[in-house]
Formats: sequence, C-alpha cells, structure tokens
Amino acid sequence: MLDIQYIRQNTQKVKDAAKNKNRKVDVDQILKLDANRREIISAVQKLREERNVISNKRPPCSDDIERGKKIKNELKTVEKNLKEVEDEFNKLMLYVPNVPLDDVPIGKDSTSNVELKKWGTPTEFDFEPKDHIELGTNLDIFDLDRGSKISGFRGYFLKNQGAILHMAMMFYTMKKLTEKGFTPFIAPTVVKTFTLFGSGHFPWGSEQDVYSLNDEDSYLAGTAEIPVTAYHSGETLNESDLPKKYVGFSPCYRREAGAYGKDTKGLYRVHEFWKIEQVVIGKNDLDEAIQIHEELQKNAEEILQELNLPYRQLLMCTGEMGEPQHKKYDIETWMPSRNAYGETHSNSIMGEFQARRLEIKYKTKDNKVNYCFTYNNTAIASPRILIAIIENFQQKDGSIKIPEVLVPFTGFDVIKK
RNA sequence: GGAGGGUUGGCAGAGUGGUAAUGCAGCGGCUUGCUAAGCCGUGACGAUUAAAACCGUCCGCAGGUUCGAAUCCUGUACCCUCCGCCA
Repeated sequence: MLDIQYIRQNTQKVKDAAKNKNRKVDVDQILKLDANRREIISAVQKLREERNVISNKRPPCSDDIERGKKIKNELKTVEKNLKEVEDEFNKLMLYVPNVPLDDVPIGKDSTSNVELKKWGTPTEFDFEPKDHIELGTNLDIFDLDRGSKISGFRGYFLKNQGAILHMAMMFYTMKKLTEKGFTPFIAPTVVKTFTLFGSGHFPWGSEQDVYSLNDEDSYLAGTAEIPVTAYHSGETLNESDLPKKYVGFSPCYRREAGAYGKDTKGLYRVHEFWKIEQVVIGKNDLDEAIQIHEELQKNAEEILQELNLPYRQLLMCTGEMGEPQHKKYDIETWMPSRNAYGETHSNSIMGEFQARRLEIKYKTKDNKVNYCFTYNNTAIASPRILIAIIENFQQKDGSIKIPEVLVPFTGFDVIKK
C-alpha cells in the first residue's frame, strides 16, 4: 500500500511505476475518489460535532432531542455515502504497486534483467551428464511416478539418501543463519486472508495461485515470508530493537495455476516444497535498506559458495518485479540438464509497502511513529536446489558427491547404488 | 464437538446509558548538595493547516437500538478454564 499523500505528490511517478510493472491502475480515479472522500469526511465531522455538543448538554430539552433525531438521519445518509466512496477508494488503493528504486532497469520481460555477477563456472563433464530425473530415479532417492499416483500432477516422494540430503540442507542452512544472529522460526502455513493482502500477494488476480482451505478465511502459504512478515502485524516496535532478523522454515504450497505446461518434469516446479526464508523488519531508511538488501544477498551467496554451486546474480527489471517490491535480485544456480541457470533465490526490498498493509510500525528515538521497512530473501528452497546438487556433482558412474559442508549432517559423502 | 469466563493505551487496571479513573514504564522538561528522589507534561489515527490549536474517530472486529453506547441487542474473531476426542 502506498501513502495517499505520496500518490498526490508524486502522481506521475506512480503512474510510470504501474506502467513499467505491466499493471493497469487508474490513478486519476483514485485521486478523484480521494478528493470526494475528504469532502464527505468534513461534512460527517461537522454533523458529529453538533451531535456531541447537544448530547453533552444534560438533561436535553425537547428541541435538542428533535435536532438530534434529524442529525441522526442526516448522518445515516452521509455516512452511507462515505462508506461507498471509501470502499471503492480502498479497493483501488490495493492495486497500486510499489514504485521501483531509481537504479532498477525499466523493461517488459527477462531480456531487460541485468546480470550483475557470476560465481564459479558452469560445470564441465568428461562424460555425458544425466539429468536429475534419471540420476535420482536410478539411485532411488526420489520417486516421481508414485508421487503423482498419490499426490497428482507435480507430486513426488523424496526417499532414502534423497530424504536425508533434503533434511541436511535445511538444518545446515537454519544453523548457519542462526549463527549469524537471525532468530529461527518454524512458521505456520495455514494463514488468514489478511496476511496475504498484507504481504502484497493479494489482490492482483493472484488468488488462483494460492490453495484455499474449505474454511473461508484460511489459505496455505506459498512462502514463510507471509506468516513471518505478518508476525508483528498491528504492533508498534521500538527503534532500538530494529532491525529484527528472522529466518523462517516452512513447507510452501503453490498451485502454479498459470504455469501449465511449464517445467513439467522433475523437481523444478512442484506444488509442495520446503523453504528457509530470511525476513527482516527494519526502520524507515533507504540507506539502511540498500545495506540490508546486500547483506541478505551475501548470506544466500555464501550458502551457494559453501555448497560449491555455480550461480549468477541478476538485477530484475521492472516488468519482472512483484507489485510490492522496490528492488529485486534473483540468484540463478547452474543446472546442467537445462544447460542454463535456474532461479533458486529471490531477494527483495519491500520498503513500507507491506508494513502499511500490516500496520507494522516503530517508535523512533524522538518518539515519533513511523512505518517499518520489510525485506525477504530465500536462504534455501528444496527440492529445487537438489537438482543443482545432483546434476552438478554427478560422477561418471552415476553416483553423487555430497558437498563437504553437508557431510556432518548427512553422515555420508556420496550417494551410490 | 460441548459448557462457562474474558478482550479497555507499551503494561497493569477501574468504569452497567450522559465528555474513558488510576498506577507503572518509556520519552521530554523543571527542581534539588548527598547512594536518589520529587514535580510538570506526554496515547494512536484522521481531517484541517505553512505548522499547530480547535475538531472528528478509536474500549477485539462488524452491525443494530438510542437525542446520546465501553456500557443494551445481534453476529463474529481471538484468548483462558473445564468436559469429550486425539498425534
């Protein structure tokens, strides 16, 4: 959510932001409703003031009671009118996307993303490499056929050392970030609707991507960003306690409704996976925002470097950004079977966009109240990251070498038949 | 699943139809020659504004009754206690 005052003062910027993010927003209509809304508010306030004056005279005389009855009726009409205008206004406000920072490249699609960095080099093999499906199936570390038999399209079982490797990844990552001062969370994934509006996943027509439970107000979260960011919703924090650095583990559920026919094979795009997410709640400060964003980036890269996986860092263009984001980096990790880098991490500055929707505020040192900034970045998401591990570390004999840092957690250093 | 109790500012806690007590904490100021204390001020949001004051709203949330609602009525969310079931 943007500040209506900001929209009034930076109308063109907001219009450009929507256009560059490929969104249609009628900003002029919002401003019209806003003017209308404020006019009605004044009228309502005047009537209420008069009512208060009368009702504070005690006991009321019969003239007062008559006038009171009239005010009551007038208020009923005007307040109804106000509610209609405000409902419409609030609805439109939910569709205004956040404004990209100045260094974000403008562009419609992935061709406008900027590659900022490459680490490592794409793995070269002196034999014909296999894809993770063949490798994993041969080693019996996951089972896709029975996965879809039981769970449906995109279903899978992780099995044997595959299951252990997955858990090892998770625990290694959780431990690493906790040692960096992040507070570890295991977050709920059954969440109320307000959290999805709060994080900015709703509206925009994205409701179809989220699993809805029969219970009307419950959804399955697609990322721990949703519950963990909402953790402090409705609260006023102290500046001295900021930034709050959280690392949340959770299962993630995604309908992938818009992705039929895309990445249909293997473990790349699945309905149900596990992710460890870095979430930071900081103060309202753009300089600090850049610094925290880079820090979250460094944490993710460190993990990939310790796993020895080749990756690249992208600065995402406006058209590839989500609505709530000021600025976004993606990390793509080398996946030999795709002969390309595949997205494994996503790192965003949300500014006060989510905090406004979730009412996360803080008291500054001079006792003023301000909205927080929020951030999130993947730490690790599995099983997608397993594709990179399995394919990059495959050996000629079809076995898979386990990255050294994971061995203390797996208890084995190679997966073979 | 059933029964009962509760939700008031950062925290504690009064208030059963007529302007929401009080205490503690935090912040700001004043005062004082004795381990420190005392005194004064200070809620959030909105509208207006150059900024403010005045004003309006806020007693979990949403409606309703009333000239007037924290208080009465209806619905609903969450918390607590007990019973039942249960990994």
